[in-house]
Parts: sequence; structure tokens; C-alpha cells
Amino acid sequence: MDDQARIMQSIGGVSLAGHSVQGGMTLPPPHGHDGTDGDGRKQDIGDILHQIMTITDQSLDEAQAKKHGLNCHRMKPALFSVLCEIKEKTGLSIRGAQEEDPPDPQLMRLDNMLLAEGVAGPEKGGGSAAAAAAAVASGGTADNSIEHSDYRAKLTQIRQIYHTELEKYEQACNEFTTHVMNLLREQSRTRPISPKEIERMVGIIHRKFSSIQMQLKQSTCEAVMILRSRFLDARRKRRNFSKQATEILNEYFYSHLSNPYPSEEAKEELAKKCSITVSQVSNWFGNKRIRYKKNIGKFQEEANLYAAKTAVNAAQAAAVAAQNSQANSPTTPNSGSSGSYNLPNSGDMFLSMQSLNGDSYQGAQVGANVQSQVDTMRHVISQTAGYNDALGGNTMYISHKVSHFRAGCQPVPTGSADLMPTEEPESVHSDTSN
DNA sequence: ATTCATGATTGTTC
DNA sequence: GAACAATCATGAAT
Repeated sequence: MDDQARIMQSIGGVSLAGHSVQGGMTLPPPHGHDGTDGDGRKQDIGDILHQIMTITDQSLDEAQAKKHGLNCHRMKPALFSVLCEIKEKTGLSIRGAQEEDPPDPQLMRLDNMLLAEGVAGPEKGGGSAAAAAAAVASGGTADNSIEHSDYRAKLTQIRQIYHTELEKYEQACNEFTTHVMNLLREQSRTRPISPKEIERMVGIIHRKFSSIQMQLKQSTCEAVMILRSRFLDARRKRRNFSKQATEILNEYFYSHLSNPYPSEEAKEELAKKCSITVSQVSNWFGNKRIRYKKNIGKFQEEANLYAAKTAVNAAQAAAVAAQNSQANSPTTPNSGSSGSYNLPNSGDMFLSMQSLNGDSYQGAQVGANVQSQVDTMRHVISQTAGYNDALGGNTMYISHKVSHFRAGCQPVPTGSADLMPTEEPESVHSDTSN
């Protein structure tokens, strides 16, 4: 402390040796000691420096009082000028001017992630991109809407916490910055602080706070990741399809028992009807085929049930179609109104024909008139008759795919049955036990 | 608690 | 890449 005071004293002594200083200011004449030598000045300088050096050791009130005293000290402008000069000479004021930090890649990564997860950025209808993506990944159906909303609720919670904390940090940062700026401005009266320096200090504060923010972002990301992984793990959580959906799928399956391989369009149609995804339809058919094949006997009752149901539906459809054929002009296409096609299950039957008999489907499509519908329905009825015939066994149309399916289905292949032409519906009584 | 049913996943085959 | 086969994991019934 004494050393410092001495140094300062000597600096003061040198600088104050009569030459003009910053701002064209000249030293004021020594108060009441006109004509005295440098000893009096030195005394003053020594005194003022001593006060400055010891100010930090004092209590706040004492320091405050001393500060006021220093501000009013007659030597203060001179000392200020000297300090400015020294600072300029030593280049202290320029230091740190180069600090324009490039964007932190880590921070950018976190920001991007939070944005992608829907935590940062604008609120998207209470949900998030991630929630939607996860919903799609897990089927995105009404069946898992519970988990979906659960996930969304938790994500919203995280989002809220994140934003609250972020706001808090920002507020704290601003408050602290303002405080420091005020302090520096205040101090700039007694020691030389350029606006640039204040700016630099603000930058330092912001960097400090942004590092805290980064920690917040990091932990938020972790929380989202944990939530996400938990949610995705729950994908395996099986929810049974609705009874209606199972009904629709079973109807299609048993009415296409000969070739239970829905086309892509049929799958989409079924998916729409059942409010499930196409892949779920594929899964269902995959499971159904294999389970049916493994234990036909077990499914016999179910098959009979759906065969009967299909027959009734087809008959109904045919009746309505016949009625329509009488009511409508034969040349009037029933475009738009869907008519009998929209009858319960008639769509399945229609699709059935599409996959089983391209001709009849094409006919219906091209003709699109009532007569063709009636023909189609007749075809359907004949088909369903086949299913009814199969009450004691399994009716299957043969096709390249079907033969493969049947090979697995029927423990004792009937041999010649596999050679049956695909165009002709053929009832084959299975010799499997029922 | 156990068993069965069923949707989903995974590895393999064609 | 679709389908198969085996398996997992869960829901529902008992």
C-alpha cells in the first residue's frame, strides 16, 4: 500500500510538473499557497492518492462521504486528467476491443435443438413439432392420443419452465448491466472510463449470463431428450384397435381370404376407415395371415361369422343397386353420390373385386352405370355364396400369392387345386380339421 | 397371478 | 421392399 502510494505520488509528481493536460486543462493554482514550492502540491497529491487507495477499506458510508470529498477536491480535475493520460499511454482503454466473439457452435446446436423440439421459438398451437413427429412415429392415431397429449403436456411444462428461467436470467442480466453501467458512469467522474470500456464491461456481463443461459439450455435439452426417449419407449405400449376398426379389417380379411393381401390403395382405404395408419394395417394383416394360417380351426367361427355378414351386406347392396337401376335412368352415371358403393361394407366388396377380378372392377369403373353395379353385385353374391359354402372349410381363390398363402394354410394341399385358374372363383373345401 | 389375445418389432427370406 | 416367422410387450379376461 505504501509502495503504491509512493508510485502514484511519483507519477503525480511527474505529470503535474506544470504542463498542460487533457482537454486543454491546466493545473489550477495551488489553493492559498501561491508561490509555494512543489512540496505543498505533493502533499495534496499524496493526500488524495492515499484517500483513493484506502477508500476500499472503509465502510460504505465512510467511502461515500470520502468520495464526495474527493469529487470536490481541488486537485481532482488534475488527477483525473493525469489518469486519462496514463491510461491512454498504457493502452488500457483499447484493450478488449477485438472481442467480437463468434457464435458458439455448442450454443448454436442447443438453440437449433430447442427450436426443433418446439421448446424455443414461437408456440405452435400448444404443441410442438417434436410432439407431432413422435405422434407420427408411434402411429399418430386416436388410440395413442392419450400418450400424445401426455407428452405434449410435459413438453409444455418444460417449455414454460425454460421460458420463465430464461426471462429471469434476462431480467437479472439487464438489471445487473444497468447497475454496472450506472456504477461505471458514476465512477467515470473520478476515474477515466470511456464509453467503449463500459460497452466492453457490458459485453463481459452478457457473456457471463449467456454462459448461464447455455447451462439452462443444456439442461432443458436433456429434459426434452429424457421425455422423448420415454415417450418413444412407450411406442410398444399396445392399444387395441377399436372394435369397429377390427370389424372392418376382419371383414376385409375374410372376404379376401383367397388373397388376403390388400393393395396399397386398399390399405390406405382401410387405414382411413379404421383411423389407423397404413403400416398398422400392414401389421394387422401380417399378424392375421400368420395367425390364421397357424390355427385355421381357431378362426373358423370368426370366418363363418364374417362370411355370413359379408353375404348379407352384399345382398343388401345388390337389392339397393337393383332399386337404383329401376329408379335411375340407365344412362345416368351415379357419379358423386356414391350410391350403393357407400353402403356399409360394400366398399370392401368393391375392393375385393378389384384385387380378385380386375375385369369386374374395370367394368364398374369404366361403365360406372347401374347395370355394371348390378353385375358387380351379382359377382359379389356368387363370391359370398362361395364363402357360405365354405362354412365347413375354407374357400380360397388361387393366385400366385394365394398358392403361397395356402401352402402354409393347408397342411395337406389338395394338389390340383393349386393349378386352378385365377379368373374362376373356386370353392375348395379345406380338409383341415375344424 | 396367470393366461390369452393382440399390436408392434426384429431378423430372415424371397 | 414386402411378407413371413418369431418374439416382445401390453391389455383384458379369468
